[in-house]
Amino acid sequence: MNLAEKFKNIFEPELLQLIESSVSISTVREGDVILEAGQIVRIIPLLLNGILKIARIDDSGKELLLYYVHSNESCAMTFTCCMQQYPSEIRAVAETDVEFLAIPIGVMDEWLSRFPTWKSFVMRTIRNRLDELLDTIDQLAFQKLDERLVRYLKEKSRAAGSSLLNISHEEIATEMASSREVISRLLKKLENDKKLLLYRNQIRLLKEL
Amino acid sequence: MNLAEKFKNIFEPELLQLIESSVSISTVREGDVILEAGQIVRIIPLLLNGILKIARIDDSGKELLLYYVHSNESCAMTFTCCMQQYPSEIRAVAETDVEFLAIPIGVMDEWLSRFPTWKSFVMRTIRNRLDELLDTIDQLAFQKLDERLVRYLKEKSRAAGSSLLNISHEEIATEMASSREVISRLLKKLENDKKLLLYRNQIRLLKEL
DNA sequence: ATACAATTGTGACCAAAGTCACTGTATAAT
DNA sequence: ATTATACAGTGACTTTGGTCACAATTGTAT
Repeated sequence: MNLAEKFKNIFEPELLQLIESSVSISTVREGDVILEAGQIVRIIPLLLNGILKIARIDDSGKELLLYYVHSNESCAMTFTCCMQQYPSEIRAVAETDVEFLAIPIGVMDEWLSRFPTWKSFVMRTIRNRLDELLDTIDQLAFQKLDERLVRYLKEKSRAAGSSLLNISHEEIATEMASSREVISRLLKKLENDKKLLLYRNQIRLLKEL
Repeated sequence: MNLAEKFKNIFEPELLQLIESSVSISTVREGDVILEAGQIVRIIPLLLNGILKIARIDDSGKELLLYYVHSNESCAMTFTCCMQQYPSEIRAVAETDVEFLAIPIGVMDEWLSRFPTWKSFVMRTIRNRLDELLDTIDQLAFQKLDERLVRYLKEKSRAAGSSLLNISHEEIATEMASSREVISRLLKKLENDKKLLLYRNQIRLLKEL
């Protein structure tokens, strides 16, 4: 699908043309790091396909999954970071192979005033990401690990578009800032409750979850 | 101090004039709720003086302090909420008596395109609040309660502009989504370590904290 | 087929935090 | 001055989650 087709309901024609003529398409492989914590943000990624994983990294290197960026979406952090050339507070990793438009940060400011559809897109994106961060805060503050795990699995399944997840307990523990043994135990409990099936490096979510 | 004086370094003259001629000043008392969770956002508060407390409320009514809004600042949530007339996800309470400009949400969109200084102000505000939310997430995910408590006390002191805090253990527990007994014990430990002094409804922070 | 590495399962133990129950203690109300 | 009330202190216990140690299992490489 071409660009104009893909974004015709999101951006006005003039902006679409400008994007097509001036913005380059980048491709990265699954596992590639798009943006490392502490780096200066140089481009705004606008996803054509694939999934980006956005995570927080603490001083000791521990990780916490924040949210996924899907096709036709972008990342709120980069919007606001780039306006003031601030370093990023997060890490962006390709969860699958990803194709994206690398919008140079310089045009951001001008487009915001010039194109109402860009302005709407930016504000909508920020709002959605803010909501997701609040949701993450809710979970950390008010929910227990077993509930967080269930949500994590459902979210992962939604992102992957499949009820079969290719992931190890260790990876889950890392993304949830927990420990492998605890995750293994909680997963085993969910399996006993007939909510899912466990395999090596794979988890099948059942409808009861 | 008049408006023009207060914001002359933030907003351009034309915008300042528009604000002065069209925006009403509201006053609320300490403890008043400006915005309840679930309510539709009708105005953007731009603080003239005083402090607003922004907190998350979970389904069971439990609270978690997110951040404070100080003089000359505004709240990122309302910016993005108002663009789409979404209900708020948070509660805003006056921590002190507060005077603020109640900017009608209708002008937000137009000003964003029309006034570069407004656009900068909005983006800067959003960025700062995003950072604070990430910080909150860090603390919840990676820090223990005693470290969180120290930060909470320092932040409260900064907001109040005093090393003497007028607050009960119960209130602290509520704002940190913890329990009174645990907070009392941690405070007692800090007192034993000569980091602070405890009184009824008051805490004196010492320089060693 | 055998050896190796990565993954998962589990028991025992520990630390952090929440809960329950009850005792003091300071302040406010009468 | 006496009572009532909100606040603070504390021991005992429970739950949750993290850590350690090691066994069992599965998949991969030679």
